Amino acid sequence: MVYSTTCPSPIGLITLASDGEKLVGLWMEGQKYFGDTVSKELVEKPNLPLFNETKRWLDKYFNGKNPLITDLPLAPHGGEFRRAVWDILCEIPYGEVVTYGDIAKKMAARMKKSSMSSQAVGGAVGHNPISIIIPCHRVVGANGSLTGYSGGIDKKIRLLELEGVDTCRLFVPKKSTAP
Amino acid sequence: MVYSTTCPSPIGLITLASDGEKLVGLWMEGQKYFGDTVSKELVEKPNLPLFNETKRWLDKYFNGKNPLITDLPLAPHGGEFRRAVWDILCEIPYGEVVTYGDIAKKMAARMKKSSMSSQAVGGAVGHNPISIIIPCHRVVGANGSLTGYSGGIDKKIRLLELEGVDTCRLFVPKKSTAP
DNA sequence: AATTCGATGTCCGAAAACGGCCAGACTCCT
DNA sequence: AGGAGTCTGGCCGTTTTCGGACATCGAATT
Repeated sequence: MVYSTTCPSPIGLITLASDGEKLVGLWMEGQKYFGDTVSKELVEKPNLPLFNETKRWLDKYFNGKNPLITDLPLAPHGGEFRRAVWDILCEIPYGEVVTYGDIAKKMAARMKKSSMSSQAVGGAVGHNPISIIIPCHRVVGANGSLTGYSGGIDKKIRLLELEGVDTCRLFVPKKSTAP
Repeated sequence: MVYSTTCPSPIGLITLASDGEKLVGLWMEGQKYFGDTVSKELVEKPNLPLFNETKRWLDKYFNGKNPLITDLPLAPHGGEFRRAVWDILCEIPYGEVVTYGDIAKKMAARMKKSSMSSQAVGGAVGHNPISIIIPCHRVVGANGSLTGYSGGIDKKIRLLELEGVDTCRLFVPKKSTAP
């Protein structure tokens, strides 16, 4: 059984999902892979304490504060590799960006391999089931391209600007599907 | 984490495995599919209370008694279908034998389907992770053939004789690999 | 800047191969 | 005639294998 609720935000309606104890999903309206990682159906349950906690967390975030990731119990579902990547995402400091290649290097070290494909990392980052809180929006291409965002590139830009990131070196690739 | 220990028996060394609460495996020496269903590595932990319970159970069994299956907490890992088959195995009374086809019929009824392949049942029976206690040795071919046993056909015969089964209608198939 | 190109690792779905079977038809012996 | 072995084709859940897709990267080209 997976519980869910929704709440409004400056970047559109947000859906939260929980197994009753931990947060398993956070998606925005029209997001790619919406609900992918929770096979079961979502059932509304707006009064779950964890949901209120999470909403307070988001409130702070959208007001320009930097709430701690560790304040919320997260349980993203996914393979071992993807979870390891998501762990690394959580270590990116507020207001900074890293590249897919950077993460690939860290993964290589963590897995005691000489190298690791950045593309594999891309897949993992893209399938992050808990957007915003697990800050996949802080990952960009090696050349400064914003490449993509499951929620839409426009949202990625707004989140980065909200965090005060210097966006002058970043750019939206031509083939972006941003409206 | 999966704990394990070994103990001697009239049919050779036996290995027990548990998740700490329930029994997840019981294999004999040289058994096919040994440890298949527990992906993790086994770590020795001989003093687990459940192991002692199980050993007492086996002691009774090898002394010609009929200890209750329900006295031990079992948690065999496997797909839904296989677990259903294993459930049915547990209902075969001590000292009796049934055929793969019989089980297939019961499965068909339980799954509300008109028929069920005996071969699929064969696969499930063969992969029983808790030998002896879940009595897969009480299953024979429709014509009385002993077909096979992951632990070796010779062991299957000894178990059936121990239970006082009338083996005069049973026979070892020609291609049996029993030494 | 935007394309091309080739090499990269993981995940997912589809397809194929594999059994501790079984019934029926077929031999080859009394 | 009849019994015991052998072969064949169908059976269906699991496991394995395989082929794409993908939020990449760097160098070379337009």
